[in-house]
Amino acid sequence: MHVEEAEAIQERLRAEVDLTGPGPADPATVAGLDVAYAEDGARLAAAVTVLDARTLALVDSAVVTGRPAFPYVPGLFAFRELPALEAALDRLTVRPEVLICDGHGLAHPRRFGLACHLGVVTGLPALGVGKTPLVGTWEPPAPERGAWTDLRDGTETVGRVLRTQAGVKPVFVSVGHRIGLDNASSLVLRLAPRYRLPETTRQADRLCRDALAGRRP
DNA sequence: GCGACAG
DNA sequence: ATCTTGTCGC
Repeated sequence: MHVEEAEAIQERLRAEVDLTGPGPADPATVAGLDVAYAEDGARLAAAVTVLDARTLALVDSAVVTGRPAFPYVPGLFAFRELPALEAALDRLTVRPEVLICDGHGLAHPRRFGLACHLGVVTGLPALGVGKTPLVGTWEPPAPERGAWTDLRDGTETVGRVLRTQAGVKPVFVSVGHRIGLDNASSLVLRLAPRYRLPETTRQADRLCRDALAGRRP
């Protein structure tokens, strides 16, 4: 796989992204996906955790270890983690209603970030939560929890800069597939009652780190 | 041409 | 992503 092919795949698959309708406003189950890398970068662990959206209780999870499928290239990040994340998703026994991805969706140079890609290949509603920006400009949201501003790239709104905790650096929420920005944002806020990142992401992060360290749950 | 650049 | 030293706070 080369950069040119990867970009061509993105250009082709982005036509499959469904941006119609508000999508799920009150899903019963939500999945968090994350990947951890070994120090030398030769090995990785991908984890998916499924939580009850109301109680945030863990209802299912899966982890797989493997190798990065592509070098890290900004804009082609999905090609690095997608195979392992799909393998982890295949191991779930329950099908989550929304995927919460660690990275961006539409807030991407070609409007096809990891969240869009995962949404298209799984057919599931998906959204992205990035910790740092990839594209776009924004004004800092007010300091209180729940405050937000538009993330814009040129004339388009590609996401939202959302303050999930008062006085803490905001996160970058963008739509991936089959969910609108309003529902995506309110869902992320609900999933982050105490920390900056949604519980889905936090639990997946812990799970893949533990798996990499060779720990047995 | 020079930076910037999800994880 | 991961490493990295100390620091502030519950």
